[in-house]
Amino acid sequence: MAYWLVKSEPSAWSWEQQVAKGAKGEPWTGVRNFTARQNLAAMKKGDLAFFYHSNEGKEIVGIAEIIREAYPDPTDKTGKFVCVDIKANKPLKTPVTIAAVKADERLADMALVKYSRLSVQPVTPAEWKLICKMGGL
DNA sequence: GCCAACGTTGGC
DNA sequence: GCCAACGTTGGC
Repeated sequence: MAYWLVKSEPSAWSWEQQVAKGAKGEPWTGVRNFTARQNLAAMKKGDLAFFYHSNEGKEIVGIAEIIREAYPDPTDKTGKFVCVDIKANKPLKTPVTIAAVKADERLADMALVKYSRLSVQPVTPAEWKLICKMGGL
């Protein structure tokens, strides 16, 4: 099982909206970047992903679960990109901010820090563990 | 609201 | 296939 991090501006799609969808989940569409696409395509059912709020909040707020593996993104007319379905798994007790991630040298190599514009990123097991701990889980 | 970083596009 | 121009993202 792999770990991921997905980003969304809360004004476009927020964790609260994701939670409201419950177990049925929601397609994670709109990715138009090839690196992010590769990551989406590599996701397996049951994988977990941190849900990060960019711009507003700038913090990891919860954990989502992949419930459907990559298929063509219905919002992409060119047919080049894919999406997955995700559902909210559980919230972090305490959101982990980008500032907190940057302040911890063990997280200095995180894609969130190094490739801040990448909207779908892999997370290592060590990073996953540490952030869960920081988030109070 | 600014600006740096960087991915994508298109002309040559 | 290179590279300049352009657009977008996202932290500050």
